[in-house]
Amino acid sequence: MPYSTKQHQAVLRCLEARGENACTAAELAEDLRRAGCPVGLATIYRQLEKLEASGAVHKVNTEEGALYQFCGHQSQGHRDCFLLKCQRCGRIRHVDCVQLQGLYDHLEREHHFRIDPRGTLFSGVCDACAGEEADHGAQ
Amino acid sequence: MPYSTKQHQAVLRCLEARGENACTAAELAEDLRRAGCPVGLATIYRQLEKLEASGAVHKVNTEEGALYQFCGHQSQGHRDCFLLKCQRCGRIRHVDCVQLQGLYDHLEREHHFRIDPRGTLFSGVCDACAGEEADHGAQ
DNA sequence: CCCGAAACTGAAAATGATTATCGTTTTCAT
DNA sequence: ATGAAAACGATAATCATTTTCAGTTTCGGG
Repeated sequence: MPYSTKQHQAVLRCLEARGENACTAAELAEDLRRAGCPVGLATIYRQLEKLEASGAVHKVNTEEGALYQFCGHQSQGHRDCFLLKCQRCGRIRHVDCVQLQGLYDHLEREHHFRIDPRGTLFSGVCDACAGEEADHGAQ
Repeated sequence: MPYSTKQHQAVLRCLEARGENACTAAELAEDLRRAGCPVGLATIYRQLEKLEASGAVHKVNTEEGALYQFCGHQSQGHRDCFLLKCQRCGRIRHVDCVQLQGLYDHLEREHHFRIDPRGTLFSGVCDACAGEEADHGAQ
């Protein structure tokens, strides 16, 4: 059975503080070091693995490596929040929307596939970046 | 302007032959070697980059690296095909479903985010694996 | 047909994120 | 207080992907 360590708490606290602002393992290490509680990278990865398994954090795979973010004490059933990552600016947005639940239900009923909202990352272009694109002239 | 090379054609042909069966760059290299047309890994990556940019192939980021697959000569507007990856068996399924188009339209209209179906990978559990799980006893 | 610049190739080295190793330290039930 | 289980962290190892660089190929003029 797992032991409670100060590193575990520090990592969790740090992720919690970041809220929806997803970060990499390295950024987390930087945060912790600055907070006066340096934690080895290996340990951070180990903690992130556990936290993901426990459902406390989301892990999303991106081109440049994995991003992690606190997903709260929210219950298992929370299935109407999803992540949108802009291909241009790289920012990740959260959207809570019942419309999504409808799609998931449909997929489960009609296509026999149960979606795991954690781990699912929508890729696209956000408002701001779409605007910039238009400014420079459509291609 | 780009030159037409036999490596370029070989990579494209190989991806086309695989159809919906996505593969890694290394698997592609293996395929090509076996087909009697070995191509260096660096070149494969370079070709994949171009093919992705041109819209001829999808690239999806997974835990174990990127997967590529031919997405055909189909027009730009094709937005109702999406990819489901099973967390258990790793297989990637394609689903064509108008329900999805509805969600994308909603996201664009209400949440100002334009989804790029290429690059978006749904994570979940497929029918077969869900069944196996049940067999072993629910947890 | 021939030339040269631009584009492409592939072997090898570099990069960078993640994982494994391993000796040391911490936790906690007894 | 003890010791076995679990965790730590520095370092080395992996492994996918990129970069480098010295040749090779392509193709539009001449």
